[in-house]
Amino acid sequence: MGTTQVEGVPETKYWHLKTVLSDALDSEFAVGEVLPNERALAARFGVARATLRQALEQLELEGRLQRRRGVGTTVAPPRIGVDVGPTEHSWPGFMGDDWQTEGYALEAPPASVARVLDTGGADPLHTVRRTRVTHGQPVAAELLYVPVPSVPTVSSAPPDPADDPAARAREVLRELRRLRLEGQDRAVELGSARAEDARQLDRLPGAPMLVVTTRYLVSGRVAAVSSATYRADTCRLTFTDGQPVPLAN
Amino acid sequence: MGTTQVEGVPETKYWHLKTVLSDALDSEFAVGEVLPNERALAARFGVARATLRQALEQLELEGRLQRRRGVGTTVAPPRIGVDVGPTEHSWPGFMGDDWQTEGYALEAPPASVARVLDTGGADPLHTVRRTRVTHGQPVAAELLYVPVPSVPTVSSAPPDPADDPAARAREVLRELRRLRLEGQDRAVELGSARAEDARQLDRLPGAPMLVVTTRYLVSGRVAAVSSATYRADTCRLTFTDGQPVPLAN
DNA sequence: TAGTGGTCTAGACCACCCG
DNA sequence: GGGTGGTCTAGACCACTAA
Repeated sequence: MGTTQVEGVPETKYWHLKTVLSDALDSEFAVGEVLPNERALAARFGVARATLRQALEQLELEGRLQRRRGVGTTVAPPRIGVDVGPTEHSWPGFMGDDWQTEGYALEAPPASVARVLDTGGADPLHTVRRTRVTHGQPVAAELLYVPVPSVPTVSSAPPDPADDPAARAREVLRELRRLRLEGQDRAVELGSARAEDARQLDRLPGAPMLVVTTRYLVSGRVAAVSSATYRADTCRLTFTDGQPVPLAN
Repeated sequence: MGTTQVEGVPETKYWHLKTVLSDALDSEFAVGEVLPNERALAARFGVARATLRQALEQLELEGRLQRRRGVGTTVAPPRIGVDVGPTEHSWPGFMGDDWQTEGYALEAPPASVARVLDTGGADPLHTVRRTRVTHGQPVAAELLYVPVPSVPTVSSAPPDPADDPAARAREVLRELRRLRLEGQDRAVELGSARAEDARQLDRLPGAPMLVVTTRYLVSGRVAAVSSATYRADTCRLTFTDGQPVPLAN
């Protein structure tokens, strides 16, 4: 035979199904439109529901679909471009940004965070939980870890449960903003939503997340570490390195 | 009852299984060690194989495990830190970088790429396929799209099939490097491996990928667009904004 | 209460790798 | 050829949403 290329990949059912659905989404559906339910779709294509679901999962991962239990499957809008570059949010809690303080705790950080602090120690840190809301939608859940010495004027006593927990958080952010920021490191990797993130972002636990870890440097030391998880289905992270021409959206 | 918090989340089996396995990985397994096979694990935990696989999939997504058909499931090493910041690779094809040219074509770009070019048109572009190899491992597959006017000295005739396709690619990269780069845009989002990417990176089609889209600006215009897909399971993308203190690894 | 997506089961067969 | 992970099936039940 004249097969110039050995394909070697006997296209699987769900893969083929995915491309068929993808084409159909481009040509026959509008954003927000609801698809037939999974049982109906599976029957129409003559496959088991699990197989159909494998295709839908991929499309959801790629931001093409949105599925909500009890509601249905809808065509997703294009991903939201979210700026995480060094220009915006030079400091966490930058005035006018779209972060909302959710809570505060004084506790030892997880091992993954302790590892990127100079002091590898497991000392309790100011831990601020925040949510980023863009275009009216929550897109990210953040935990901001601030070593006690970074903000010496803030009390490091256990917060009084009777107090508003957000008050201490605001105090930490205010003191941070007083420091002269020398630079920041950023890393992006794939992760999945913990139970708290999931609640905050209206997703199920385990949903795919883009985890952005930022180190804030002051006087050559790490003054704070932020671990922000962005909804991977709905977000595109943009890094505008001070350029005047941002990507569309 | 004294339940101060209504959990509302009746922990699912695979979620619980995932945490159990995760703890076991931390305490009882070394990097590279092979786990018992899926049927054995499922039996040991008293669940169906599909349920066990749901837990393994999550752990693989988080970079904790590595699974290879015909071989087995092994404990993954920590993710590789890959620099995609503006300092490195100021231009694609930067001497001494770890990109390898794989092929060349002259064809119209996909809609997603055409959208970020000034000329939204569907003209044929120089299309260079490359692979990034770091620490001996292929970590990314890239398609670099260069509008013909960006490198006017390079022939825009269909390449002679008898020629080495990589020759034209090198020519394009060489001419690009002559231009004065004014800036670059970068965006990161979640995607999945197309068939060609999968082959290039030794993964199955559909594997989760971090898609980095970069626009290279010259004289206020987009001189090239790169779409690089990084293995999400093994990579952590780092953005060192010219800072002297990079993240470890 | 009816209908949706999410979880789970117990099987089967297939593609791939290695000895 | 024997063992691995990858795909697929045909069911069942559960959690959630909205009318």
